[in-house]
Amino acid sequence: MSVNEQQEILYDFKTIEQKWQDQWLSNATYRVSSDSDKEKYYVLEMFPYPSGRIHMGHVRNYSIGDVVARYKRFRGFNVLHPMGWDSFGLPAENAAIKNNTHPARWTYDNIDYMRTQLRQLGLSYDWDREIATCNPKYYTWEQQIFLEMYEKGLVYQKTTTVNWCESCHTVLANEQVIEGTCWRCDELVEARNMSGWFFKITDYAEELLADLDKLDGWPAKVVTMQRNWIGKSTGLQCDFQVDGTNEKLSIFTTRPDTIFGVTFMSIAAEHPLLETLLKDNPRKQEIRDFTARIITEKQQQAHLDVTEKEGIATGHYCINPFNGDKIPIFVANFVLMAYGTGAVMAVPAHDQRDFEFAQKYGLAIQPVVIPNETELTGDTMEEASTLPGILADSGTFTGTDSEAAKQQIIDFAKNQEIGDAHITYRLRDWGISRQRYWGAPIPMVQCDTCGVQPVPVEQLPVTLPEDRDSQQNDCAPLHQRPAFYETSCPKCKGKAKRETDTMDTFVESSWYFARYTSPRFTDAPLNKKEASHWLPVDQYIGGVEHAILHLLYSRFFTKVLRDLGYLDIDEPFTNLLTQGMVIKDGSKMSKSKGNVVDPSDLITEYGADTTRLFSLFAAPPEKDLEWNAKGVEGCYRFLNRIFRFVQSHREKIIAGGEIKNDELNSADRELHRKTHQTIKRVTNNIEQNFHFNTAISAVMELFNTLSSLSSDKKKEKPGSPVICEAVNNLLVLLCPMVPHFCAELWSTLHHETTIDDEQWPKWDEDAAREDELTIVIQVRGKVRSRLQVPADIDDASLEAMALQDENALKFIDGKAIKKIIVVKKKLVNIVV
RNA sequence: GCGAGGGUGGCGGAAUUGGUAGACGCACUGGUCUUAGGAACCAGCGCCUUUGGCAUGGGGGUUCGAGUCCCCCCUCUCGCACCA
Repeated sequence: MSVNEQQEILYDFKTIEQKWQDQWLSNATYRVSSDSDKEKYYVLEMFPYPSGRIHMGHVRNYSIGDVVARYKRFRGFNVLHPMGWDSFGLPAENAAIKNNTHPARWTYDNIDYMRTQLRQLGLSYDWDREIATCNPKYYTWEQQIFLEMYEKGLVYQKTTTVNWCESCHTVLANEQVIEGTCWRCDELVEARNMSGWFFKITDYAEELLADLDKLDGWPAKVVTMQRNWIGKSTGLQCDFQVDGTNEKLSIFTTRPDTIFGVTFMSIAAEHPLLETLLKDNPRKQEIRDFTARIITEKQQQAHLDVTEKEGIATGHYCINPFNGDKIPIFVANFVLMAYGTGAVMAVPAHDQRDFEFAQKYGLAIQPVVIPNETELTGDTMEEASTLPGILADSGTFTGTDSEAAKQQIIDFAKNQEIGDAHITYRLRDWGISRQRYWGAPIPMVQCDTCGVQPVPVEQLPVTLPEDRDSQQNDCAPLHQRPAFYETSCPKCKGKAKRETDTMDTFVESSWYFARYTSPRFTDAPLNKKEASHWLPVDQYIGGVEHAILHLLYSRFFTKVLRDLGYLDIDEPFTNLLTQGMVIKDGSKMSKSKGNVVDPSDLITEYGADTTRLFSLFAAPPEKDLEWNAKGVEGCYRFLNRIFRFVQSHREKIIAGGEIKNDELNSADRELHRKTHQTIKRVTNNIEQNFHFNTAISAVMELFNTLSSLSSDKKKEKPGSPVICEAVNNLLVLLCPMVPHFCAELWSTLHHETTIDDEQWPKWDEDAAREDELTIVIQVRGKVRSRLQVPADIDDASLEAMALQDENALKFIDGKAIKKIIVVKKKLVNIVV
């Protein structure tokens, strides 16, 4: 290329991106209203915590969402695509203390900065719907929902053992404890007895479990994780009389069929019955020491592998109500107080834990379920047998099939009034009290005369104090601020104290997707009309780390809001895409590892379009994305090549013209075909599984064809009409991924329209069809030759051609032909 | 231990679901143009002992034909983890 020819217009992404971002913002291009004839589509990405700056994970998440939003708009949908800020939380408090500022100030500054960054990415949000959860205009409605839940009995206060993180100085929900450590700071979590507020998520356990079946648009992995988290078990709850006392010990078992094999009883160290058993117990101190030790150990080793079974005899016995056996009661380190009843009937023959325990302490092993064609004796067993079988030594149930016996034994227990069928869930109620400042205040009041009183709805919001009255810092917890907690009782008007805990930040994110449908509504948490128009979210996109926490809570809230009359849906998110992490040098990008790439640097160096393109091209969205700086340059080169091509072929593209099938030369045909094949591939890639990486590959192929056919070396170049068709389609196909770039090129070619007004292209099957095929000739299944044949060739002539093929003949080598297999449009296999 | 998902060139990743393995991109090699090239363009690029042979973690099987289906094993990632 000569120096003169290089004086073309350069791809000045900076100017282009700024121009279009300004235009989209000032025209509110992506503002939507429910008042439209078009079908609705709600696409949502998990909103960010305003930590300061966006990171590559955000770029990836929001690029994926933006492609979906823009694609659906091209397909004629009325697309709701909102963005907001999950803006309560501990980092704001820590940062505020460090910088001697107010958490609100820090948070809103971050929001302003990150909003600018998101706009620099050219994301097509309806910014009029932006919300920040730390704004009283948001959390006032959350407080109202809280009060309505309280009214309905879905909120209660209790003192119980909770997870305490000393480093974060607050209580955590069970879902926020990861392998015994805090989800946020990785500090070991300790058990504390504290009072707190709880949401009765267990009331919805059955529905949360059953409705998982409706979520066929969710990754199976997430559904399974939720199912396991809810952890439903069915079985028998049954009372065992404690010998020589009036006490009963209640147990839960999923194996009632093994009840005649019970040889001892294990209870948790925290079991309330233990106090009674220790009364006048000669070994009182020994047992106390033991339980104290294992409680501590349990806490410290929660994150470690299973520890060895250990226990101590209490010296007491209880009576098996089925056979009258007198069995010893042990305290055992593997029994959890939090699950079932905290007491386990031990059947060493049929439970591996009990088996190990029995072996260690020399307790009887009594097999009672004998699998077909086996013999079991307690002395010879090497491990517990968990297979079904026929009952032995089981009184009147002997000889019964174990599966059938389960129900018969439950029925028997019910008749004798010693037990009943029971369902146990692993899921426990959601503790939402946090002993922190930067959260939504819990709208309750404690009155010495009237007890706990809800704040009347008309007094909402209960706002966070913004003053510096605590002497210490701006974010001292509310219990240190008399000006906040000193109040009057809503009922008796007497002196009373406000609740000083704030709500878990996961409460805010459990319903924000619904608030987006009417973010400025001032009469209620939600405008029912808007909510029912837009919800459910058609496509939700975010990291898999929220598979349980946020997604479970949001499902719960959706059902609660439905039962409070605000929503008419059962499930919030029809389709869920869990995107992979962004990896560099083998591990997730993180400040502590020092392997972060700042998106702002990339935007400055290559532009937003290149940044978006690479994050979409490097891997399919659900997989982890390995960062590769050179790959970014490749994407940048690709855009530059297109840019230059459009500049140098501008006249031809603008001239356009009608495509007349019978006047196409071979280059025309090839390009025309490739264009339609590409439309088909890109559309299918997006529709089927959002595999933008292969969609982009397809467009690259189209451009490669376009550019090589148009180059000087070909005798026959494609004409203006097919080049115009190729370029126009290429720009629309690529527009969801690189919107500024495509909008700019489009406007330089077609001054009168904007690309946003275009329709998604349709492919023409006839145009996409190949008229010549390459047929593979195999001999004994090995590729020996290839043939160029007309697409409409019949099997017989194909077979004949194959048998005359020189290469094929060489390998047939005169041997007898056994069979010839012809696969249409693919291959001929000659079996000799 | 239980559950889920992976293992394909030097790298990221394709492969119409049983029919040309390695699309597209990166890296690399050679060339053209240049004062220069970290620009652009052209060509090559799985491995080997290259008329051919071997290749999709390893081993077996089904089939005319297997990355894809079946069995066994190895390995990696993620989730749950004494749940009675």
